[in-house]
Amino acid sequence: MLRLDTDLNRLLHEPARLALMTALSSCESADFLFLQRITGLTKGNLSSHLSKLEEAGFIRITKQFVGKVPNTQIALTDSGREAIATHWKQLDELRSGMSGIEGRDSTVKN
Amino acid sequence: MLRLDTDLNRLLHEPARLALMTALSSCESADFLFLQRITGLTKGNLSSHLSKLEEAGFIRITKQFVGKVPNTQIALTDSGREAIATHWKQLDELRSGMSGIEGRDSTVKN
DNA sequence: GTAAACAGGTTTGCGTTGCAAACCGGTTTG
DNA sequence: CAAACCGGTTTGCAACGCAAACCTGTTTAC
Repeated sequence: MLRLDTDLNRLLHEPARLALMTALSSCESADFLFLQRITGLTKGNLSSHLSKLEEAGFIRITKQFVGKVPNTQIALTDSGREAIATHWKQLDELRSGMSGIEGRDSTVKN
Repeated sequence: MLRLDTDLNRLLHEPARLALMTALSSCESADFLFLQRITGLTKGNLSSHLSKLEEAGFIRITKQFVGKVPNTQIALTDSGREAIATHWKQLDELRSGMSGIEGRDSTVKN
């Protein structure tokens, strides 16, 4: 049986983070403002989403100076790359699994 | 540009409701216990998810008696059928849109 | 006949989110 | 010197999801 909670990673399911992780999975790394542009998030919220992804070990955040200007680069970790791939796979499975419904009788007990 | 909030319907994005709506989209109607079985939700939470979907006009809930036993049938409305199809389409678009990233420079202003 | 389980919920309480908005220190531009 | 920009942190609030408790009535088991 499908286990919604254990199967679907809530952290990755959030639209903003889903977009971020998917974008990151198709490039080596991206900088803060680039990610802000493609997601439309405010700096504050982008920052907090990135922090959560970093805490989860899905991304690596590298701060550097370009001349004197601070610049923040974000890249997926191996774990993050695997997690986002898995998440999309599970969404596909949910979709196909829920589409092939055989019966509509019930056999649940309280 | 992608607008996360306007594009992705939060109501439908919730895993439990995504599963419910997807299941319902492949059958005429289903009863309460059947939906509980395939989602693994508790009665209480299934009930509240269904209420939200009903308030949004995505499903129609029909209560009847089978003999003396109460029985609850749930079916998608036209609006619901369209909404779930659209939602999956938008997820597909997010995935493909975020995968074809051209540059990683930034041009956002504060 | 009475206790237990079942159908189908509602209500309550709680911890977690996501978001906007305010604030911040430093830098570059005009 | 002021304004805008870079890259955030912090705060406050409303909404959410969930488990658990509770409910009315029905059916089954002993």
